[in-house]
Amino acid sequence: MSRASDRAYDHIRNMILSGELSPGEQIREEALAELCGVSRTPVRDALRRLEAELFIRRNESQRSFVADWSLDDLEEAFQLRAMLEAYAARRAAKRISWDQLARLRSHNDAIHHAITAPTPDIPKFLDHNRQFHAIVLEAAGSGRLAGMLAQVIEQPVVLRTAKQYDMENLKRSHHEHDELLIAFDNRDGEWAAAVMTGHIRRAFHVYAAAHSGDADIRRTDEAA
Amino acid sequence: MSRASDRAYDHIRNMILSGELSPGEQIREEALAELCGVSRTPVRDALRRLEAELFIRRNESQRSFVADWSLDDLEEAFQLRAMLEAYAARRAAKRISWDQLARLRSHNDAIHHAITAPTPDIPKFLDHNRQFHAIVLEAAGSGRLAGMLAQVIEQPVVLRTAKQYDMENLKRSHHEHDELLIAFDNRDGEWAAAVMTGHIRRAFHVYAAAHSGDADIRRTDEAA
DNA sequence: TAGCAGCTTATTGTATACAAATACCATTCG
DNA sequence: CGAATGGTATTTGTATACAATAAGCTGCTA
Repeated sequence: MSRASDRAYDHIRNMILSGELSPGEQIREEALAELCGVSRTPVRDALRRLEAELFIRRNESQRSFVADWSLDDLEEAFQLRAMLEAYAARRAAKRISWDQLARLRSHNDAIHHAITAPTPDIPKFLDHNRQFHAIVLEAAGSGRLAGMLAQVIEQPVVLRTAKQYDMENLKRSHHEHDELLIAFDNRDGEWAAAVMTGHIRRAFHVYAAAHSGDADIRRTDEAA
Repeated sequence: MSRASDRAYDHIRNMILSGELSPGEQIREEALAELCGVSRTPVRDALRRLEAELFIRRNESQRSFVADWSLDDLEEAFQLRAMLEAYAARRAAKRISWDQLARLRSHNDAIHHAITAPTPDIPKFLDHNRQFHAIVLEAAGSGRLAGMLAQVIEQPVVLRTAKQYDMENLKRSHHEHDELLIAFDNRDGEWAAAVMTGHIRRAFHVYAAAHSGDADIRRTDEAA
């Protein structure tokens, strides 16, 4: 899309992801226009896009708010994601090219290096992990599916969860990718789907455990 | 949303569904603005929405075209729809209220009357069928899921397929709804999901059969 | 005649002014 | 004191003019 409306989109999206705009906070077109250095017109464009991607919700009288996600919303997103990514893996197993397989291997190797380094490089892990899943989606060859997955993956809350991984889970993640590659090698869609389902569901429970830990700490603080 | 942009949205959507705008045809904002009797601003809003709903696609230089759907696209849409509606049915089985169950029964009774009348009332069937599925979705209680399903159901091609049903399939459809109700009565999510999967997949094959018939006719015509 | 340069036209993108709708607040009435 | 009512401020919606960009054409050149 065009320059100004792209800038507005990126700017607002980053403000949401960074927490500069808080969940539930009302946002006004004119204020955003000033922050982005453009007029309201491209801001409105950007807001429409962000609304479609569920970063923003609008109330009955068209006022915009930063979306806030409940725990139920989060579990729902993970369930949908598990289902959709499993479906993607099933399709990918039948369609993946040699080149795509090689790229998957390359990214998973990079993940291995990132997490076995003396100081684990989490941003590098996240980046290669993202690209790994993007290639599976590319191999699935369904634009509609890709669009739907974007909706459940690119959510603020889901994005933040990746940082909850500890070393044990980073290794497990790498291993699951490896198993997925073997399933792909054997063109076994059901196996690939099963591996992917477990992969995503474990990610959810990692987050859920981390979150309940937070709750415990909070309760402890209150008790102290 | 607002009056003018709603009018533009409905108008353009209807033009696409009615075939007044042909698949693949380029559409220009100004021309649509005149047709809808509004300025380009609300038309642009409407186009953004229709693009998100895959009624319209845009090329690399932002020109808009009426989306055209290949057979592969259609099968892909049906597969996704089957998966998502099965998921909706599974969730609904655990959450559905007595009131919602009663409404489902009522709509399925209306379907029964529509198809057993001396002259089957297909529009009535389609309307109650739509409401039946809407209630299942409502019972599933997932806004995100609802949004995704809208994307794969409200497509021009998919909408037209419903009219391919013959009497035999209308009766089967009614019977499957009935079975779904029993699964709901028993709060059996897996059963509900299985029934719904079959329900949607049969819809696809009804369409596919009708379409291959068309192809045969076309080939016969060419041969003649 | 194929292909390219530059101009012309068509189309979309952006800014701005104004209109419409909604929320907010104060005031009044029961 | 609470609820309803009205007016004012705030926010979004729409129209329009203009800017930027892409497409298409014309005529030139090899």
